[in-house]
This record gives sequence, structure tokens and C-alpha cells, in this order.
Amino acid sequence: MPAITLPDGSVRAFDGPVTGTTIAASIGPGLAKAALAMQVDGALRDLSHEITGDAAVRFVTRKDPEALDLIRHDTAHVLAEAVQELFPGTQVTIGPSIENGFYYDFSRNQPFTTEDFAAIEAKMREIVARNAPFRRQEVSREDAIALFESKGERFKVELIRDLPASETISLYSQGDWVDLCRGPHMRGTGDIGTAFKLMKVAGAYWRGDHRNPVLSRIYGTAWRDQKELDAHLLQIEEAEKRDHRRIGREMNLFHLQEEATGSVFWHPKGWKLYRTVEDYMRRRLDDGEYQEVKTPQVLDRKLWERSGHWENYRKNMFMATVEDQDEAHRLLALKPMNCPCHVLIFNQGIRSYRELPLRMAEFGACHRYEPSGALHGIMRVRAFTQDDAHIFCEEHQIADEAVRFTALLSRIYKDLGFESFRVKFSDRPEQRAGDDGIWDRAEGALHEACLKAGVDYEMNPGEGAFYGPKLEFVLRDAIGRDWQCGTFQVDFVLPERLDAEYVAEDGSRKRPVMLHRAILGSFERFLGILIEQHAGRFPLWLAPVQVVVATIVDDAAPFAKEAAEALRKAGLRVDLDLRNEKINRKVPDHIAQRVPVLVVVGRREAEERKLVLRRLPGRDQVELPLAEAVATLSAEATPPDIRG
RNA sequence: GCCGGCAUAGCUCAGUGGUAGAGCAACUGAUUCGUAAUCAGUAGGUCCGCGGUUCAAAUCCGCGUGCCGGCACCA
Repeated sequence: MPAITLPDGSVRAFDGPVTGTTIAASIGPGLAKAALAMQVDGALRDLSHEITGDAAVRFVTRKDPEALDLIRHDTAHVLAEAVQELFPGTQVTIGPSIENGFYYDFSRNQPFTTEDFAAIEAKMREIVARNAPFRRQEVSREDAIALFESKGERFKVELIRDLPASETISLYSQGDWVDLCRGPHMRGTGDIGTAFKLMKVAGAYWRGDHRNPVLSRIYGTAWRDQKELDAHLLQIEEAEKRDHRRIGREMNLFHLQEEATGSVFWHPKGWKLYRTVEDYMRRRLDDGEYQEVKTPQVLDRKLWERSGHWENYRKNMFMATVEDQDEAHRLLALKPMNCPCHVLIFNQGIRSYRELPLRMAEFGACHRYEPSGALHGIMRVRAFTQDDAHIFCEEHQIADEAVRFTALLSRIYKDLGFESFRVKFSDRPEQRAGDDGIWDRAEGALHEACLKAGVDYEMNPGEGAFYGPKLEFVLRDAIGRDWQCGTFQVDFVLPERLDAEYVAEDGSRKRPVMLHRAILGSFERFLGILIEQHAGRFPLWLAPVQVVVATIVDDAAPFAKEAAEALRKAGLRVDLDLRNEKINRKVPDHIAQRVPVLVVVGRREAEERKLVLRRLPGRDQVELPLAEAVATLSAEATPPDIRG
């Protein structure tokens, strides 16, 4: 006699086992029509699921947040059916719902191309129109294996074999087509609607392991209705306009070319932006009581052997040799990171506990031979500069340093326009240096530090560095990709390997703990994200060109030059536009160049010695006497750390 | 690194085996103009590279390089 409690608190009793369909119908025809699935005691179920005991039930309709996941998952099934109908011999694997859509991985001799999309989409619409009900069937492991073996679906068989013994094995069919699936699903393929679209194809390794076969993955997007789909497609278009590669070209900030794959050619305006950020960072580090150093680019292999990098990362290091030396005995490597060099500085002379925590910072230029497929604009490159620092401290100082660090990072991110970011906690990886005791202490210290700093984080198991656990501070780019920028890593291993020590209060020699930390991560990556975050329209203090003084007629040129000079003297970055073009032309040009402030000078301004300031891309204008305009802009262009 | 796609003027792109094109940008000239693209003219190409097929290749084929989208990687 199940008693069903609904969200409004009302209770309905039924004579025997009852399905969601029956309950919904008992409540009313409107709900019976709208209900796609249900939540039973918090767990999402098919409407056809039979409830045998007392339960709390909530129905999921198209409006509910869960609906999108259901629609996307169901669409993935329909995609798989369509593909198998059109391309016999294709094996199915998995097809989950993901952010904004879904994908399905197929195994086929000939990978799919976007040329196949039209036919597949047409077939999908046909399947949706058939509105075949999704039917769930629970089967024994043996029956499931036999079924998929008979179909030649060896990936499905492998999945079933690897399911834990406790797992119920369920199949979902839509018409004649069957898939291994945990569910739940909506009532039938018709519930999907028509607001879906195939987006792209990609290769993907079976089970995400590069030693496994490559599958052909089809990505799609699916929404409640056409309006939502259109909005999503428009959003993608808008995001593409913020792409740093596009803006970098449009604003003439930098370029990349074949002769230096993975290295950035910074143009004058891009370099101005870079240096503005670097100068700002340097001031923040000075305030934070860091000591800046500069260390070598090219170092002997022996150092990398001692640090452990040779063993772990040799394949990703650039090597350098010179002709008059025996290569085997003197192989040099471009540094892939700065930490060993910093330990070498620490090791000069005898260190006292009184010097700790010692914060050693470097804008360190590093080279890493990244796999070709990883390169991405200026965000993933082979030559980059880190805002790197290593804090040598005693173990009990770790938490305080973490608190200081997160405060500094938050301040800096905020100044640069990032109000929010995600934090991931990456713990011990499979391949690592140091024994478990050390890792226990390092992870414990980092957890404690997070607690103390009030940092909310998500776990990222097994993703730590080989020498220690880390916090990763993640920012998102315009196209929705996440990038690790800041990092805070606890390291007990490297001080040991490179024999760093200090004299403790009791006169004994001790190992310092080393904290690796970066805030921007690499300038290249961070500037890429910064460009996308602001869509190239930087706040005044960051803009590479802050003001353009544009003339209307040649007669105004002398005063325009005088005004530009006055602005420059006040420290502003000013361009002069004396071109023989109409002002109607100059305005859109500078909007396109994302210049924050346009000063238009005609005869009237020249006579009255006034400046009219127009904040692009807006239309509003303020008219000020020259000196006042200079003072206003100069105050506004002051970096936030100096403004106080 | 793997799978797929792409590579034509500075940029965006057209050109499916038969004399390389457009718009914008550049340059020259005219115009001196009041807030979202003035007019006219000129110049600009190893059609990514190498090899092959063909009477003939930007176009078809092979190899290489780079870029793009994913996957894998990311100290």
C-alpha cells in the first residue's frame, strides 16, 4: 500500500505497486502530459518505474533543470540509433550528456566527418517523429553479455564485464534499437523535440586512455526549444568574437608563425599590455615581501637529474649542445621551470630560521616541448614566462603562507577583472617522488591551509605534481574552456633532492619546505584570458593605447599635438590621428581598435583650448579645459594598487 | 602524440583540370569635412612546401609543415 508524498506535502495512497505514469494521471491530465520523469526519494527515475513502498515523489517537466540532462542523454541515444541505421557495422560505446549538449563515441573503420551530419540529423528527426517509447529492462550479466556479443558490440561487452557485481544491469530500447544504459530516460523519443544540432566530430580514445583504440566522437547540442538552441548558437558566435587569437590580430597585439611554433611574437601594443601587467605584478610582489631574482635559461643535465625532472619530464625538455663539447658529457637543457635554480640560490651561504619564510620571486622564462596537439594560440605555448615564486619555510608556516597567498591572488584577480574563480585540490599522482609519509603531511598541510584561508575547493584526485599536492586556480576563457592559472604547491621532495637546509632555533640543520606558487601562471596564458575576459576593451589602466586624439581639420593639428603631448607627459599612452579622413571615419576606426578614450579636436576646441572626451564605444561626451582633462584621465588611468 | 578538417593578396573570402579574382587594408591624388566607414586611381600572388599524375594542376594523388576542433598531455 504505497503512500506517495508530493512536494506540496499532500499524500496519495495506492492499492499496490504504482508507476509514475499512474500517479501523474491521478493528479491531473495536465501533469500526465507534462511529466517526463520523476524523482523518487531524491533519485531520478523513469515514469514507468514501479514504486512498491512509501516514497516522496516529484515530477520532472520540461521546465525543470533536470529536463535538459534528460533531453541531451535521450538525444545521444537517438544519435546512436541513427548512426547504426545509416552506417551498419558501426559499434556503439558511450554517449553521455555534457555541458550544453551531449556526445556519442563510435567505433568505425572510417571516422565520421561533418559531411555526414545532414544525413544523420535527418535520420534523427525521423526517429524522434516515430516517438518510440523508451523501455527499460533489467537483465542478468550473462544475458547482457550474450546480447551484445551477438550484435558484435565488443565495447559494450567490455563495459558490462567491468561493472561491479552489485550493479543492476539495465537495457533501454527505443523501437528495435537497444543500448546498455543506467537511465533514466523520458517517455519516448518524441519527448526530445527538435531543438538539437550536431556540432563537431573528434577523435577520442576508448576510456580516455591513449593506449586504447581511437573512437570517432560526434558532439551535439540539445535544448528545450528552438529559442534556447538559437540563443546558444548566438552565444557561441559572440564568444568567437572575443577569441584572443582574433582580437590579437585585430588589435595588432602579437602574432605566431611557423618558424617559432609555440612562441609568441609580441608587437608593440601587445608588449605594452604585457609590461603594464608585469609592472603591476612587480609592485604587488614587492608589497607582499617577495625578493625578485633572475636565474639562468640553460642548465646542465646533471642538475635536472638531481631534481628529478630528467627522470619525469626529459621528453618534454628542449636540449642544447655546443659543437666543441662532448655531447654525452655536457648536455644542457633549457629550463622547463625555475624551482631548481631558486634552490641553488637558497643554498648559497648558510640560511637561518630567522630568514624564513623566504619568498623568492622570478619572472622566469621557461621552455617546454608541449605536444603539438596541445598548442592553442598564446594560451598553451612552448616558450612562456611564469610569475613564479618559491617560498622556503618551516612546516608550521605553510598554512599562514597559504592564507597570505590566496589573499594576494584574490586581490590581483579582482584588480584585473576576475571576480570569481574555481579552486581544485590535486592530490598524489601514481607516478611520484617521496614516500607516503611525506605525501600525508603535505596533503594534510594543504587541507589545513585551505580551511584557514576559507578556500572552497573541489577535489581533483591523482592530479598533483610529482613532487607534491597542489591547489589550482582556474579561470574560464571566452569559449568556455577552463585554464589553470594560479597554483600553490607544497613540496617536501625538492629540498631533499637538492639538499637545501637551514639552521634551526636549536642549532640543528633542517630541511625547509618549499611552496611553489604562481598567480598569473604564465603571462602568455593569462594575457590570452585577460584579452577574452575584456573582449579587448581593457580598463583604462591596462589599455595599450589609452587615448587617441583625432583631428577634424588640419587647422586643429597644432592644438591636437599639444594636447597629446600634455597627456603623454602625464604618463598616458596616447596616439595622434591626424589622417586626412573625416571624423565619421576616425570614430569607427578607433572603436574597432578598442581605444577607451577618444578626444576629437576641431577648430572650436583649438580656439577654446578644451578637450571633448568620448568613452568608446559609447556616444556620451564631456567637455573639459585641457589641464582638467589631463588630470581626470591621468587619475583614472592610475593602476589600482597605486590608487590605493 | 592521436583522429578529423583546413591552408589562395596584409585581413575576410570566391575560384572542381585550360590566361589567378572581389571587398576591406596599403600606396598616390583629390577633398578640409563636427562624432559609427568621402571619391578616384595604382600597386600587390612560389595559390603553405616538396614530389607525382596529366598536353595542361590553386584544383587530382602522395609525403611534409603549420593552423583549427576534439582526445591524450599539461612539472
